Order: sequence, then C-alpha cells, then structure tokens
Amino acid sequence: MTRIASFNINGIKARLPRLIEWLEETKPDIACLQEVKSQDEGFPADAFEKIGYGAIWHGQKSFNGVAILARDTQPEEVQRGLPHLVPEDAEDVQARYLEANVNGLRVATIYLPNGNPLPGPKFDYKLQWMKRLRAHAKSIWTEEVPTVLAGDYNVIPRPTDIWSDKAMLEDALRRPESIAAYRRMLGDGWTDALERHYPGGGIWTYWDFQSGAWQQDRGFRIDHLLLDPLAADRLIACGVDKEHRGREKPSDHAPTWIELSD
DNA sequence: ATGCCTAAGCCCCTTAGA
Repeated sequence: MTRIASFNINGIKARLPRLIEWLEETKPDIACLQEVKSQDEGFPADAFEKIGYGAIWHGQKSFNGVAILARDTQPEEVQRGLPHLVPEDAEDVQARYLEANVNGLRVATIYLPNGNPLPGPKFDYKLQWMKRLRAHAKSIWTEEVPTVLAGDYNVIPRPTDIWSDKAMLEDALRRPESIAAYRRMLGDGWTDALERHYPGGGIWTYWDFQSGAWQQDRGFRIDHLLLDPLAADRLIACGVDKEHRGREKPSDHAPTWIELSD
C-alpha cells in the first residue's frame, strides 16, 4: 500500500512543527507540498531527513514554492516548471510545478494560480497555466507510468464542493472558465480521487482564516489528486486529514490523501 | 463596499492569499 498526500502548508517556516507532527502521525509515503513561501536556501531539508524523508523543492522568495517528500528514499526529479506553449510563457518565473519519480510512480506537486482579481492579467495567467498543465499532463499520459497529479488547484469543481451554493460565485475559483478547464482534464481521462469516492460532495479541504469559517465549517474543496488509469485502478481509499486544520497555528488548508494498492 | 485573518519581507506597513 502506498499513501500519497497533498498539503498546502502556507509557509514552511511558520508551519514546520505542524508539518513534522503530521508526517509522523500519518506517515505518508509521498507528500506533495505547496505554498512553501521560502527561497531554496531556506528549505529545511535537514528536519525532514531526520525523520526519514528525502526531499526535492522549488522555492521562491515570499510566495509560491512547491516540494515533494518521500519516505526512506530520494525523489528523482523529472520536471521543474511547466513547458511553454507560447513564447510569452517564458516570462513565467513562479515556482508552482515540480514532478518526480518515486518508487515506480510519477508524482507532481501543483500550486495552480489563484486567478483573482478578474477580469485581468492574473485570471489570464491562471487559464494559460491550466492550458499548459493539461498539455503537459497529456504528455505524461503517453509514458504509461502510474501517475498522480496532486496539489492546490484553486478550482471548486462542483456546487456541492462548497459550503454555500451562493458563495464565491464571482470568484476565480468558481468561474465557469476555471471549472471548464478543470473538467477538460477529467475529460482527458484523469480521475479526481475525492470526487470518485464522495460523489455527493460535502468534503472540504480549505477553510478561510477569516470570519470564523473553520468554526462554522464554511469550507470548500480545492485540493485535488488526479490519477491516470493505471493509478486509478489501484485506488483503495482517500480522505482529508480534517482534524489537523483545527490545531495550533494551522495552515488554512487540510492535508488530502489517497492510498494505492501495490 | 469593506474588513474580516495570516505569513513574509525588511519593516511596523505592504503585498498576497482564496
């Protein structure tokens, strides 16, 4: 059995005690992290090595940043950043994508752009980034290696993936363009693990820090694990470590995970 | 229409998040 988790930690320095605690309690074989918010030099690889995790990371000052941790092994990096579709994509220097081979699996950690405010360049960037992600995902598909694309997609796929049908309707996370781009990936054959196991929705992975969202369970589902058919055939369980959202100094996201048979 | 919270930077206020 292989357990793969995705966790938007919202600042690795501020969150290190919570992160170490979570790794030791839930023992994921692979952990995909987002919003590291640290330059490469500041990444606490030693702390992970001490508890048996190898790591690769792509850092950036203040914002973004992604990493892949693997228990008892070193992830083998295969891609850093998404390939360009048009020349302007070369201007993108944001650290949002990292991909590795780990124990015969292909795993990507994804921090998809938020896209607010809209309309505007940030929303355009989000949609272009999704186009690039879809194209690159197709190219992985052709390699026929079991693949998991895990991360913070900043997309609320269905009305049942948010606490209120009326909330966030004008937000980039719920705009039809964002949802359509996400649906196109599912149309290509990628399986949204949580959606498959909980078709009725009502599962959240994010609760705003503000306005007592956590206390009132006003959340939504934006962290997703997408599986190619080889990985989807092995899917035996998935869930959200919701309880970790209620601890001291938490991230605004909870970890999301799947288990694959061996 | 706005602030609500939180983190990081180089700083005690601004930017960004979702």
